[in-house]
Amino acid sequence: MRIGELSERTGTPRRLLRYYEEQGLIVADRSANGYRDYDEFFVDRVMQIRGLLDAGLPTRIIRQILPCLDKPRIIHFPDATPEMIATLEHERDRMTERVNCLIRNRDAIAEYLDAVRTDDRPLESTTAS
Amino acid sequence: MRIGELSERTGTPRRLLRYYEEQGLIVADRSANGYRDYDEFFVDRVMQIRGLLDAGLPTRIIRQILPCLDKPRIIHFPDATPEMIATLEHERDRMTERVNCLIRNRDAIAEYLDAVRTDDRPLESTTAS
DNA sequence: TCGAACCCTCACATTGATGTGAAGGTCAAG
DNA sequence: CTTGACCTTCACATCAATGTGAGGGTTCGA
Repeated sequence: MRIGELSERTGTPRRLLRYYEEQGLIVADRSANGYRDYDEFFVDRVMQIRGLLDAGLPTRIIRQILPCLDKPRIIHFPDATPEMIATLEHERDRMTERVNCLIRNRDAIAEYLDAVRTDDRPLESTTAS
Repeated sequence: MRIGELSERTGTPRRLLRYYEEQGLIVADRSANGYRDYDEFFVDRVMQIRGLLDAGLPTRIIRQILPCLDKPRIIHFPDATPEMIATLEHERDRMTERVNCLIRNRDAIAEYLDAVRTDDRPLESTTAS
């Protein structure tokens, strides 16, 4: 598929798809005329990238961890340098911290919403009746 | 405490503490000479802010949700407009998505690390012996 | 063959979170 | 009373992610 379709299917501006490529997050084939040609696979990949970006990871880190997340893992063993391992462990831990922080605050929001709702209901029904 | 101590205790540059104030995330008292004067409470608050920023939330959103997360919740009921509720619900759901994305990818990293480690061990012991 | 709808690269603009430093006030210790 | 370590505001700089548009090529249908 070409960039327009990938853009629509992932809800990502073309500009950003080119940017992700420039950052080394995706590598697109080119057809004869120079147009980018994406495999079906990139729909998921782009969503994954966007999710990680949205969760606060910079492209630099995403570029490092993406190759380790592919399914046929056998290929990726050789390039596992000690520094890479250390980086991954560090990022894994940072992600866990992020998760905890998000859960804590999300639950607080949820709790607040519950409290507001159960408190508002009588008022609402008063107004409604 | 003054800004220097808060900065050290939270690992946050003074510049950013002033920035968070400018963004309405924290409101500091002023002592007679104009210096910012922070309560003990702000140590936790700043950590919370940093965690949320690190998790990808912009200050604009953090400013909206912070007031709902304070303990004496009774005070905050009145200002719960329908739009605010909708915003909070939306953010709560976005945070859940972020959590899921982070967990998915973190677990993939962890799995990769496990795989690499169990595969490397024999080689390491060979080199070590 | 022309126009619409794609695609390309290049480049400058913006926004949010930060870094950095200037110019100056406060205060405690020497 | 001066020096050093704080603090103040203001302003300009940077970086990453993103917006926007110019200038130009490709493809396809009318």
